[in-house]
Amino acid sequence: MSANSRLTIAAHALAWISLYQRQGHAVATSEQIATSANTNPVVIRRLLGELRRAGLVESRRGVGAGWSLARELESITLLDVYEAVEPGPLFAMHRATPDQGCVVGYGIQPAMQGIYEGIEETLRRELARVTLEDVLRDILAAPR
Amino acid sequence: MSANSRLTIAAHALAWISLYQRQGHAVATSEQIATSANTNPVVIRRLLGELRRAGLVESRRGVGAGWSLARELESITLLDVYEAVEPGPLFAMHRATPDQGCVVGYGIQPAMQGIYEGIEETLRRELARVTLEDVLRDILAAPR
DNA sequence: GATGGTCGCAACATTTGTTGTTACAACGTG
DNA sequence: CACGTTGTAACAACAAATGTTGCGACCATC
Repeated sequence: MSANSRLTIAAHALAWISLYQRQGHAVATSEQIATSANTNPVVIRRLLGELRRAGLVESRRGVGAGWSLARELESITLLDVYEAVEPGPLFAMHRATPDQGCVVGYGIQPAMQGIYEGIEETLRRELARVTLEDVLRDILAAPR
Repeated sequence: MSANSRLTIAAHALAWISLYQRQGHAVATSEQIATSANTNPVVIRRLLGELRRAGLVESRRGVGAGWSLARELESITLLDVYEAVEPGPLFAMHRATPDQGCVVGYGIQPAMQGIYEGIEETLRRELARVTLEDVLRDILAAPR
């Protein structure tokens, strides 16, 4: 499975912005967030851009520009972030179409599709149960 | 997320072997399975090798060699296959360690780890509810 | 014991997706 | 206008899955 850290980094960015705002700042820059996440500012801008399209954050340009939350942290769930940031389905079908002349090759894709849909629905329900406020609380609860 | 078809192909192989055995044959070759799945025999041998290590199938060598089921299809769940075939966790952490001097950078990994573990446990429970017998039934139920 | 078909496995190529980097235009505050 | 930041494209680097080739190991059959 492709090691995919997009959800982790996106959650990191949201928590960081929120904490920074609670300290009285209006906006956070991609530079600051990238330093905390130990990555490149462009990576952060790309991810936050997707979150903006999903209506989770806002950005301002010009001098003194940066990112701010568009919604309360409590109202944002991991599912919101996941859907904004993860493109495809969890499990993939065959790369090349299986032999349609074979009973198994013919029936396998609809069969697995149905099964996978149910499983992904459960995953989504689970992700929807965790808010970013929960995440931030867990972050702050880490033992020093 | 990296489009990952290992679980799909492994389920395909198991269903194919079982159906072939039900038609009176003792063993199935990687060549035959590869033709049905439209892939390379070595890919099938690699996957089935992992299933053999997990005790789900057996292989015989020499002339007239091939693969057979080590357990009833009803007793094999998608979780068995998933664990045999998928190496890593579903979600990854940061590629580079985040800034440990930052509150968020310090607490994010334990926080997400805990959350992810719960979610993966749910996923496993869901996978365990589906047997390969269910999969084969769905395959045969595909409308002609 | 020779033959031939199949697995086991290593090595490498190909493909796909993510992440990192550089560069620069667009923007808007001061 | 000057400056700092976003927006985005283009490309490099990296990683993982998949595909391919080659060949030794094995063993039923003759």
